[in-house]
Amino acid sequence: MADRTKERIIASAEVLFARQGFDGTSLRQITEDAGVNVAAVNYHFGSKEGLLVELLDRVVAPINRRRLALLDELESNGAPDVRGLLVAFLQPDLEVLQELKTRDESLPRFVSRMYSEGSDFMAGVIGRQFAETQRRFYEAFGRALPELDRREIAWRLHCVVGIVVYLFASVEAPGMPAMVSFEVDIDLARLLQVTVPLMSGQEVITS
Amino acid sequence: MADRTKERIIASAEVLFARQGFDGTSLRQITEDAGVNVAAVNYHFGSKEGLLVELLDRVVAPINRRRLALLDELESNGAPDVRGLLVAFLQPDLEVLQELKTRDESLPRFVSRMYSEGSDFMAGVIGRQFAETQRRFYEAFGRALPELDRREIAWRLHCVVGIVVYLFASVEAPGMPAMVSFEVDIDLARLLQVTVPLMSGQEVITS
DNA sequence: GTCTATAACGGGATAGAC
DNA sequence: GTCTATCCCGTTATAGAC
Repeated sequence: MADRTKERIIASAEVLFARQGFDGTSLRQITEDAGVNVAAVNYHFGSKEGLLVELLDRVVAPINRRRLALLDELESNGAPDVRGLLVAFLQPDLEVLQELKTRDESLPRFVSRMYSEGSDFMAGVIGRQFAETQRRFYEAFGRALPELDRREIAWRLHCVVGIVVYLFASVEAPGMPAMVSFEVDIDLARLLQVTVPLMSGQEVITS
Repeated sequence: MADRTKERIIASAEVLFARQGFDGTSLRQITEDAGVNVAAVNYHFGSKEGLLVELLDRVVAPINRRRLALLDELESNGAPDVRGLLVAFLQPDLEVLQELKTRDESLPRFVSRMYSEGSDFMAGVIGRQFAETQRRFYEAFGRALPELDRREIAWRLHCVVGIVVYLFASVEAPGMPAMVSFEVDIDLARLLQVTVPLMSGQEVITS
């Protein structure tokens, strides 16, 4: 029963959070649904927020593993260009979040809303999982865009992340009016159409 | 004492939310600070969240008024280009959020984190305030970029909003590690450098 | 070590008296 | 409009079963 309890809690929380939101879901609902004691969440995760952090950690980790795998593959075939790097960076996001839909329709939306919330605990999740990815992609983009310094690269990639996070967060859900559609708008080709010019653009500053 | 109570509550909440966050601030703290009864928030705003919505509504409204004023001015001098439209769209954000800093250092960061959270109540705030702005800017961008249809314009502008919101949300605060700095990174010239290519870019789709 | 049962406390929300 | 009493929930702590 050691791992079973944790897994049952995570599985129940995933579905309930996706459908009712974090605040809209009580620990009593989760533990009842998982068939465990009320205090089990606090024992295994420290707090309700601790449960959320571990849940999100498990989502974010595979995205960055996949990013690094694609980057390795790309670099083994010579110096990648901006477009190739953006594919390696963005594709895992689309894949993993698409896959989450098989568990619950609203899960991708919930995850990226948590991501975009920018709360302190989320900064921790991102920091733990993103550090290595960040370093590798900064270097690769630096080689593909030698006219930009590392700080500018970091800043532009930050903008790219902002776009993706915001798109997923504002995606439509059952019974929810939204501005973008999952299938139509969050599509790799469309994302590249805006992010390639964004990363490599050379707008002249004329204030 | 009719309106005074509301105003006192708003003023206290603004500072306390900025410093301790929404969840980190109790109604008892707010009402004590404002010198009113515990139940006053629920009477005047319906809920703690209702208080937050009215607070944010008051921030977002001036941004869109200013956007429309700048657009009017621009269009009175002939058909504006992409760069000019982006200035009219982005400048009010920077101005208003910069101004919020005079009330409390952390207030701009708090406001845009709420904005980027994408919760249902925030969608309401944005919908109420943004409808007219949206219509006017879609049309203006449509004239400046005749090769793009309205749907594509809407989508690209959505990406621009995503960038700004994410940048403000991840801005540094006292005692907070962050990825971007308010003064250095959220600067109109830098924003234009990425958003002009984003809006007008013509990356060819070659899947 | 893992888990359950239970009690106690602070916080948000509501109803009703005034 | 204001205030009190009350309810439910999240959290923490404790004691003890397995």
